[in-house]
Amino acid sequence: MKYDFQNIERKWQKIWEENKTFKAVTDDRRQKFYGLIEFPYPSGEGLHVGHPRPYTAMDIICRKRRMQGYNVLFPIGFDAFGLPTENYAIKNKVHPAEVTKRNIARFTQQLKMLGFSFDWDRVVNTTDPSYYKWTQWIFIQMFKAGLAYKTTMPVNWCTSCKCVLANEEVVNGVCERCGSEVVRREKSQWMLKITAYAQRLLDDLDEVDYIERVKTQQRNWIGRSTGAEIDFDTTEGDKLRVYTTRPDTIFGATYMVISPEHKILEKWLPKCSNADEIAVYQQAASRKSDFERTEVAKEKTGVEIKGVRAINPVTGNEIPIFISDYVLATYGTGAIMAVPGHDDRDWEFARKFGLPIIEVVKGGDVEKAAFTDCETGVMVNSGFLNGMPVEEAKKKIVEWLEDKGLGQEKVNFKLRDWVFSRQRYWGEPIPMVYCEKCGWVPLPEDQLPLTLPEVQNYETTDNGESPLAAMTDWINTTCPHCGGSARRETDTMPQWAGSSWYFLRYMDPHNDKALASKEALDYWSPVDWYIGGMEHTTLHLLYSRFWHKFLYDIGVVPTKEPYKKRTSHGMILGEGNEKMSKSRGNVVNPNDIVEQYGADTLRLYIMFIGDFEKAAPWSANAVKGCKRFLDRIWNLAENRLSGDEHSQNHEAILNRTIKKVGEDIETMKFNTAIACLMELVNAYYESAPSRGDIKTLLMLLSPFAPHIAEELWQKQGFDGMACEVAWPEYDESKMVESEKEIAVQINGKFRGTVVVPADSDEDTVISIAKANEKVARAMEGMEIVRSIVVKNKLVNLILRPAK
RNA sequence: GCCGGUGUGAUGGAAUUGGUAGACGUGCUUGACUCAAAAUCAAGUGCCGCAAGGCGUGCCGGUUCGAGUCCGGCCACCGGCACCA
Repeated sequence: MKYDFQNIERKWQKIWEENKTFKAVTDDRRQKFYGLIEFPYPSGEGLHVGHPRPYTAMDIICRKRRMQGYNVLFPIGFDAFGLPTENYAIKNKVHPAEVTKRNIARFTQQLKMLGFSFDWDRVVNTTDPSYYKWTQWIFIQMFKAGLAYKTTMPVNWCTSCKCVLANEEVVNGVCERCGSEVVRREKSQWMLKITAYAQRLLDDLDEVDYIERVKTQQRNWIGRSTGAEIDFDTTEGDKLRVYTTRPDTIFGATYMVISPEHKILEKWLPKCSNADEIAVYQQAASRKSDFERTEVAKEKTGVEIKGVRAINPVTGNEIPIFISDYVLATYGTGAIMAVPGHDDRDWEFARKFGLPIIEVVKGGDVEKAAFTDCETGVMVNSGFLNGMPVEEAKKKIVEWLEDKGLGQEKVNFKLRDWVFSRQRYWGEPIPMVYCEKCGWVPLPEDQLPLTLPEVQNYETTDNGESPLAAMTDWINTTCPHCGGSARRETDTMPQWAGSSWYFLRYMDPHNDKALASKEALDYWSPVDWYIGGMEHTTLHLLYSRFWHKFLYDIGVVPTKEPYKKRTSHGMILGEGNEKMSKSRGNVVNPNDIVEQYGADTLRLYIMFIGDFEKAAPWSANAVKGCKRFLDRIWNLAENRLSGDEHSQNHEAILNRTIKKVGEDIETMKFNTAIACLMELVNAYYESAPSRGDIKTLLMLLSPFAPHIAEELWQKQGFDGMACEVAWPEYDESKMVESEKEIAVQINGKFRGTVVVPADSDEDTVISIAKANEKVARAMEGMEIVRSIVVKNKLVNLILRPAK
């Protein structure tokens, strides 16, 4: 019989579905394993071949875990709110909910076609009101805890999406999603105080098993630095507070710089002789986008504030104050003490404006460049700090400042609060109402979910209001607090809201009393292994850790961290090593591959394609190789078996394969696991395998290519299903052949191989090696000075001319 | 500039952590089967050389009986962050 993959795959998918083979049930008596993949955004394009890469990997891990006796939770869902759906809906005049429904149906069909062992009874959909009820509930808890607040601030505004973006969503000055220009706009926004968790988000990275790249990127993004806040007196009597990481260099502070947005300017401006010049500079700065302002190559600009001077607290000298856009309003205090001798930017600015440069740390040449090294320098020109190394001087000066009440140690983070409002329709409504008397009031919990109203027009208005703002009968409501008239918030939540907690909902997806029951949370938490993309490191991964920590603080979840282990996968590129895209015309549709070669071939190929963590280009030819491999297994099982019990001649390779495949799955070396199975099959072609030999192969194959494994398992009449039998064990003592081919080196150079009995001792090996023709020739007129033998590996003979 | 990563055949990629470099797959060459092609099966395939042999893991140097692997110094490419004081 031929390998009819289409019918076989359909048949087993139906059996698994009807029997609910992969249903997860909370069961305290069994060891659990929770494997998670990032749930897809159900786009109109359908599944891309990139999607199944992490899914197949986790499917393999989960299938193996089940065979090892674990109670496995491997869920799937849809992250369905978001702009592409909304834009499609606007363009085609369909309701976004309708578009979402269609896209989810298509994704579901495609995912089922690939034979993933998801528990389909636990599907979550972020746009389902019974789901986002809890997203809204979490938001309200955050509001009550003071972590959600509304404020007017300059935000990143995408000119094309007509929507506010979080800092994390702006990449190289353009919108992460659409690539359009991002400008600054003043807007009133809901914010989430992720900065309150900065230290814990940093510290707890030590407790989790994430690949190092992810940890490093998160640490950089959080950007902790230690320094001091110092108050400088001014001639106006106002104190000017600065933040610096180099308080030790304070004797070298020869001027100060404040950001163009600094509040104190309002007060000082009338007294300045060059007020007009300052105002012009402020205006120019405010017009610039963040990207222009932070361009490194750009020359420094600035204006001196004529009329006010500061006093250096250690030297007593009066020093000038400038405004310049190289100082950011949003970091530290928005003001700095400038030490041109020991900071590159200050040095550059000082050179341009002819300001004095004083050396206070010895070790470089401050006439040529700023000397910024903290390791080797020694303090000079610094009064009581002279002679100290930098680190000691830092401590000393902070103590001194604290004593005098002029400053104190201070920790700062680059992380900013999360801009949480979006001026869009297709998102979770923010469940807040504004009352003139009571201010912002959350909806009572019994009024959740606050569902999206039906609107005629989803387009954002040009003044930056959400489409919901036009819905007067929805907006006007009563204050839950005083009963007076009030207005609803019209902005919606960002896409990252629903994905910040979805893994919790999987634990108990149909609960209508809580986001999940305590029992389910206690049993399944935390996620044991999470596979996802590097692009989510500073977005989803950081955001969801933040929400989880908050939920932990209010007693909802039992663990501090949501994910025990996090690994990443590389992208699948087009044949030309370029990113797959519609415009390049190099997109591979998984449906075509499944139709032509079958899901098992696709799964196998995607895992065989290369290092799982690295990008890899698609190769239509190499796919065939995987199909050939399955054909060969089919042929083996159908036509070439001999005998029933495990055969002696395959014992060693079989034991080695069991060990290697098992270990490679754990370390995500799926490519070498498959290579190893191929070697086993090649060996079975050299000498026919028995039914027992093929049985073990099918067990090992089952996680990778589950349909064919199941079919052949059944055809051979083995009990039960291949995906439910116990994972095979190996015997270390049976892994070596009775004879080994070992390498012979002369003076470290490879000269050939000889066959020796396994585990031969040094003398035996050498005497066999000597008998080798090439060795004998090389040894003419020579004597052995020394020999090195590595058991079962090689022998190296060191020769020199015999006397 | 800072942080992280990567350099191996025609090609995707292996190499038990210092022990036969190139597993496995693709491609290519040859043969069998076929009227022919595809498919399949078998053999071969790092480079130079008829051979003996020599040379080969980005480059230069070092340690070692032995280096893709360790050490020192470069080069190239990729990713992240970037006027964060």
